[in-house]
Amino acid sequence: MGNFEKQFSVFLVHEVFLLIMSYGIMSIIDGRYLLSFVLEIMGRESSAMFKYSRFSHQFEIERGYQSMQQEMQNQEFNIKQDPYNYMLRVLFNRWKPYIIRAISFDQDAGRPTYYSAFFKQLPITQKVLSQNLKELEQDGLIERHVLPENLRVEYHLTEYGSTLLPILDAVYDWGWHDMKKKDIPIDPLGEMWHGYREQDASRMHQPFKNKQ
Amino acid sequence: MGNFEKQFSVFLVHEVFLLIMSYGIMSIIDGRYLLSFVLEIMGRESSAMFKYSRFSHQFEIERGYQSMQQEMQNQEFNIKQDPYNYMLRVLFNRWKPYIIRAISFDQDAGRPTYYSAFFKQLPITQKVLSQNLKELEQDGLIERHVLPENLRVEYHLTEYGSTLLPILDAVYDWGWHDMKKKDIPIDPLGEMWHGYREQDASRMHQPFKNKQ
DNA sequence: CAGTATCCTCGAGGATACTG
DNA sequence: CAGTATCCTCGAGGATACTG
Repeated sequence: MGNFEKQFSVFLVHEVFLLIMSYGIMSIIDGRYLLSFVLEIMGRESSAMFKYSRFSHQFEIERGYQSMQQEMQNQEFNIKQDPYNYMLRVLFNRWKPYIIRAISFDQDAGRPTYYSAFFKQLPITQKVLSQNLKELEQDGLIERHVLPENLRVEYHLTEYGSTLLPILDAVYDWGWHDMKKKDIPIDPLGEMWHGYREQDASRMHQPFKNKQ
Repeated sequence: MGNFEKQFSVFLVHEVFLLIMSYGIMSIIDGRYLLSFVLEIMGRESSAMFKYSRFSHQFEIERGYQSMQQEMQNQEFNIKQDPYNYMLRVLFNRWKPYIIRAISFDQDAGRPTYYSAFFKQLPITQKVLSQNLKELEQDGLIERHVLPENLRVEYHLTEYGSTLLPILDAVYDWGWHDMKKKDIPIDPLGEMWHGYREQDASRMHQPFKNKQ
């Protein structure tokens, strides 16, 4: 690494740190902030997309960026083809955040998550659980492993599914702060799972002795 | 600033940068990563909560952290008091992400958002729009301003509501990448609103001449 | 212009019983 | 143990007409 790159790198590191301190980490998640920032300190202008990829874990030119030269078939906004709508199906339904959290928590503790374990943590019915697990598997977020010796089935998060955890945590954290601010009572089990309360293993794994 | 602090600061900057490069920005949003990281490089241990606050924009001890000494009233997990559930009501229903996006986009362009403007961008009915706007206002995410001179009503994002934008962008971006990966067609209007496609103002503001 | 009032649809989620 | 099969509930969202 030459001297110039080294100096530039140190300069960039420093600027990134100042940016984080002044705007907050959340503010620079959106690559557009980074774009204008990087362009500003590099002293040029460009309309190219330059995003930080949460998938490759590095900055990259947004490959999917499309100009208007490719004609648009539909003039109208088709909500069924909007990523928000897609995410409402893939992730933000009544149970999926909880299912993913349960698997993730077991995974952090080095345990697999058995089918029956979900019922010990969540007031979900078998039909709905099976449906959701099937969808999550088809979407590539979880993996299903059958253990023939004892007829049990294990569920794991895939590496890809794990990329959703920071989003879910950000959602939980925002909600947690908003509820605190508004004095809405917050369930302590969830707080343990998210590190807002001292963990008590004896209560975390099977809050449901009787179903609600 | 003494020499030690300066050195430590440079060291910390460097480590934060390496952390971002290796784990990705999304991975360190969750303060727990930062906690263990900071503790690690400071060579001590602690169970205190040390989170980066997206609200004060600085690191702070998590004030709400509660130990188990405060007894838990409910043994069972009460899903109705979990922040995920709360956020499903506050933000992740069929229309709120779109409503917030619409206001936010107008705000970026220096325009207010009139009640009637939503119908030009979204296939929503009046009843449902009114319901959602009312809820968003009560939750403190948007503000409603009546202009008596011409009977129009303007909607704005509050500063607090704006703290949701990074989360919504992260959700959109994840969905966008997943849809691309799976070759699912993506609506171009949404891509323009999120910077994935060259903007064309003439098409962005009123895709709906006739309702669907 | 910015809504409210009524009535209605439909599908996600739930209850319950059964199975390899 | 890990599901499937049937039937059912209920409420978010939609359609349509009306209003200050």
